[in-house]
Amino acid sequence: MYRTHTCGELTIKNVEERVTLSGWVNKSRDLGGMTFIDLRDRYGITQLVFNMETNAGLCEKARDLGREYVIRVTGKVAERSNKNLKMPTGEIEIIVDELEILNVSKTPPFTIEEKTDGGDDIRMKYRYLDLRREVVRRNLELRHKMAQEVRKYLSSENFMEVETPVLIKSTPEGARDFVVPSRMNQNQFYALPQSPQTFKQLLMVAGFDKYFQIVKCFRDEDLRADRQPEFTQIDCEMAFVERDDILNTFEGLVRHLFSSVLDIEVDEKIPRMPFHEAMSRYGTDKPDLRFGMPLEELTADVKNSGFAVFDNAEYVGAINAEGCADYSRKQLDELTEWVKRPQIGAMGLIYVKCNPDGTFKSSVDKFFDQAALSGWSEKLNAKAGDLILVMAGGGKKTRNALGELRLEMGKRLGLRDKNIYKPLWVIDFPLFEWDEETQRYYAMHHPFTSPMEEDIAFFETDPGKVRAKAYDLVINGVEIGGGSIRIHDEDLQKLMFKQLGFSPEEAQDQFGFLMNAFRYGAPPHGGIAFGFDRWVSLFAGLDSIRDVIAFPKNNAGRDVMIDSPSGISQEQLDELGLILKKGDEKKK
RNA sequence: GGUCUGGUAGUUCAGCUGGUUAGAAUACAUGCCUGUCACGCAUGGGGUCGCGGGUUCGAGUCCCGUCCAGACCGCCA
Repeated sequence: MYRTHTCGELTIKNVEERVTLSGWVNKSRDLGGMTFIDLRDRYGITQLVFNMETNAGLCEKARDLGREYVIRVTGKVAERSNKNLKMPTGEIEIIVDELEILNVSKTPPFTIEEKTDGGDDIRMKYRYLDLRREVVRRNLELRHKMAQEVRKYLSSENFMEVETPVLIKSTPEGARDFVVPSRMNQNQFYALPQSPQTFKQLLMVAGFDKYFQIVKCFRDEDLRADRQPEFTQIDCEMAFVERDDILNTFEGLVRHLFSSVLDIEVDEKIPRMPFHEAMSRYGTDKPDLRFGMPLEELTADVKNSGFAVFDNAEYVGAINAEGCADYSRKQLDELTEWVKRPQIGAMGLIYVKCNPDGTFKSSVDKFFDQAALSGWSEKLNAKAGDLILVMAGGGKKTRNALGELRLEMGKRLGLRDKNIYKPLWVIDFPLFEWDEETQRYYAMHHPFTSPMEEDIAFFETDPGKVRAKAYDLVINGVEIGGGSIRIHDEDLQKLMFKQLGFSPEEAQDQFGFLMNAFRYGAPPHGGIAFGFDRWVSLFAGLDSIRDVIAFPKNNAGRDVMIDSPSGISQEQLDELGLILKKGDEKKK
């Protein structure tokens, strides 16, 4: 038998018991006459003792154990004379009388400790060692727990988990597809799903009126801290529902996860904010509501002052950074540089200090008198000691930049507490989004999203004005999920494809299977999908989803541990009928 | 496609305006040590300063290119 107990469960109650443990040597402390070994497994750490006086041979053997050796020991549980109350098993130790080395280990390239000495690079290369660390393991335990609670809750609500295929069909809209060549159908390709969208809609046509799936999705786009090429969604769909049915149902899931995983009760109803309000008040479609500091528009208030920047601006807006009037020239310059970075792209930053004595000091004193500045401060609810930050320029870009500045000031002022959670539904998204580059409209959500009936009139005349029955769940400024009521009518779906520039033939070719299905009694339906990795990392208080994925990919989409992607043999290429681009042969 | 930051011992980093034998901590090895738990003490080994080129009497340091890693913009229906 390899073990009678794990390394995390023995306590003072087990004293005098004879036990067998197996695990990894976490650390050894050789004091000469006696040697202590910290034995580690998934469940914890238990101290082993070897004594030169009572068992010299075994003690000598224990001295030779290296870090990460795998051993099995048998011995008696004893109460420690020096207890370590920092660890759960710290009151006991094992007086070992049998020791077997199950496997030796090379010295690991970094220390397997909470505060490891290893950087990201080396830890990813040896991810299996990194996963031995308690902090990393705990993230995956949280992930497991959340997946379990999702299944538990949705199953109790009559949702049924159905697996959908991974080898599917490429479609031109949306993100780039990962593509898989077919050996049996030369020159043809499968695509990996960006989401099981069309399949879950077909399941609704099939009458599975409540579906969910915890499912891998794939997008061949550049990575970020919160974006991996393969990621996991909690994908859900319901039939015979309207928007509010969906929001209410999944508000229940949100509540359940907060309660069962974090022990946080979400009391009040999750607030709902229209898209246009989110954009005008927070400069983003995913506002962080842990703090206020809303954007206020000053465009009309600042015209005709002679200050060209304002006079020529399509939009002038401001935020109020409370208590920041004491910012030094250096700090303000630094903030200005911050907003001028290419990532933000603002032209500049204007400030108004609300002095303690009730006067105002601004960077545009030449153009605006105290009365004007006082007017701004009223609009922004600024009081003595506050700092108003103003930006001007194009409407969309400036709101966006102000939104970024708001987040940055929120961070600097410590208003973005990781232990506080503010969920929000953003609703009433536009159906279409204009793309400057290709000079056409794209579906903002996806082409299956239902427009609001009252807006269908604008379909041809003013597509930008059409609102969708779409919604996002945002928590603390992180987009956790999104969905919509779908189109279930063939004619409306055809109109949608037409509006998106598909010819009837293209639409039939790419989505004919869905439109055909709509002819056979498709029920009204809608759904939502949650980014599971993001949700776990949010609950774990982490900024990167890599920390909650067992084997993540790096910035360039590479797995540095298994070294993929990689070339394939000429035989494989021949079988698939693929020819490598010239010059790339060496990459094999 | 772009912007920024970094690459020096197994690992994490320091190394200033170019200057003589490239350091620290930790890890590792050896020895000592009977209550450690970040054990302690002593000794020791360990470097293609990412790679290529250039400037210079002289480059870890400056310049150009390139590769790798990370953050972000574009992109992500």
